Amino acid sequence: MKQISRFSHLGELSDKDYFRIALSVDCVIFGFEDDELKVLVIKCNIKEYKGKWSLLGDLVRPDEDLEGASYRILKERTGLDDVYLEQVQTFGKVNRHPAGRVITIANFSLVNIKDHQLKLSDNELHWHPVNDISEMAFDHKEILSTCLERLREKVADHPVVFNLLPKKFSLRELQSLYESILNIKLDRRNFRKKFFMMDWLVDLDELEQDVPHRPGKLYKFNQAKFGRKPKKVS
Amino acid sequence: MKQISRFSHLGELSDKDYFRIALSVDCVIFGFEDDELKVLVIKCNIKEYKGKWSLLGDLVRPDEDLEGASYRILKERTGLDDVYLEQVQTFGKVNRHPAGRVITIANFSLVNIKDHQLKLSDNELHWHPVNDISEMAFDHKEILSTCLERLREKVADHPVVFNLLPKKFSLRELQSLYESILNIKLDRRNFRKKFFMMDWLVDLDELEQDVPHRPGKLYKFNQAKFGRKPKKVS
DNA sequence: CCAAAAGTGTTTTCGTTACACCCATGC
DNA sequence: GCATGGGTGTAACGAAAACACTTTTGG
Repeated sequence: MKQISRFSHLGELSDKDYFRIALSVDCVIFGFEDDELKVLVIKCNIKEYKGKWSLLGDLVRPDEDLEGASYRILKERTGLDDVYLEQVQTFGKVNRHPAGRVITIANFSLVNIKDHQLKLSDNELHWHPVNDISEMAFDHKEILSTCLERLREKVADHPVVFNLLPKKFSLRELQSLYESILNIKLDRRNFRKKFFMMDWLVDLDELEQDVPHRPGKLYKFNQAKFGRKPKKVS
Repeated sequence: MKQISRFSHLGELSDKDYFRIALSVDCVIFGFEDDELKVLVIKCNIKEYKGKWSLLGDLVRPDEDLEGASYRILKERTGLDDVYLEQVQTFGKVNRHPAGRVITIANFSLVNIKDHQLKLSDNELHWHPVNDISEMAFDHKEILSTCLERLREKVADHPVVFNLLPKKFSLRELQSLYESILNIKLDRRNFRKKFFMMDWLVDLDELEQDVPHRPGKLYKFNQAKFGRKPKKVS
């Protein structure tokens, strides 16, 4: 690697020293199941945090960009390809990783848990309810909180929650999802009114099956009204 | 540095490879002068971007955290210490820096230009109007746009603009500042009403001096109503 | 028939917008 | 006295919130 000449006025440290920082990405992968918002975590196997839950992450390779690294992790862990991903914040406290200086770029992503029956049993991968996760390894609890906060802001005016749902869903499911994310109760009539007004939904003229009560209508996301969702880069 | 054992399952690349990424911070330093929003830039001296404007940035040292690195740059370049700073986004395209793999964490900060008569003439440091900056080095134009967009979102409901103004200011100056940031015209009566309702201002019972028209009242930011502003970490 | 959730409108409230005239100062 | 911006209030509008009853299905 060539010298970084933009920074060469800094004589006190050699280039070699500047490269002693490692870079990782961590993905807060949200899912929705049993009327709860969940996050995909894995049992940590480094001795300082043995047995604690950890987010899914990996070091960034020198030849891949930050999005690419995140999509690679998502693919490796969930088998999913076409996933909503958003960069949130970079965490870089000097001692956040016991093994050395590692700076991590936190992302959140949204997946439909049902699309992904995969790779769960082998490692200690686990969908954990977001509101009920006590301790985590590293600074991952803080990263999770930050990403959850960002998700809450995002859903307020962007149609991203559909990434957490199956193609067809009822208004009850949709409302329950919002309630889980925002951790508040919503008024059913106002909720429905608002969604119909925003024109985010397409009525499929189908009804729910196998519910122990009056079945509700099924809808899909009005994708046509928006651009295509963010795509995997390469 | 010890081995990063959390990632040791990755056998394909040696640890040495992973440390071939350098990390920098870049600061989009906003100021307000002559009814314009400005950004502090410096003439780039690397050959690929010779003479283009560049943001102020530097490599992160192995023993300083991300905030610390940003505050160091702000101190070195403006002499200012107690500055508003906010992390915005991390940019990491593989080829964003011609000299090698450099990932940069972009921040914006807000300073009062008048507090800072310093260090301007020596290097090619320069306050440039934000709306009138054509080409920049690296991906700095994109970084600037992203930070400006974030600033616009931020000012909509957080009292941060006061960092761009002197201690005492008139409502005209405040409104002109919002108009510069948002790039729109605002209604004077509604603007005043809103600020008084929000209780963000303290009436100083003083008047402007040396204005060629009826002097306006001076106000200061109602700091007491909010916590202290973000402080330098160390 | 009972339980559970679906479906449906109206009223009130509150914040936002639009808008015009007189006043104080410097020149 | 004229130019410049300071200072002020009200009406219209639109978005969000509060609120209850009837309908449909499964069991």
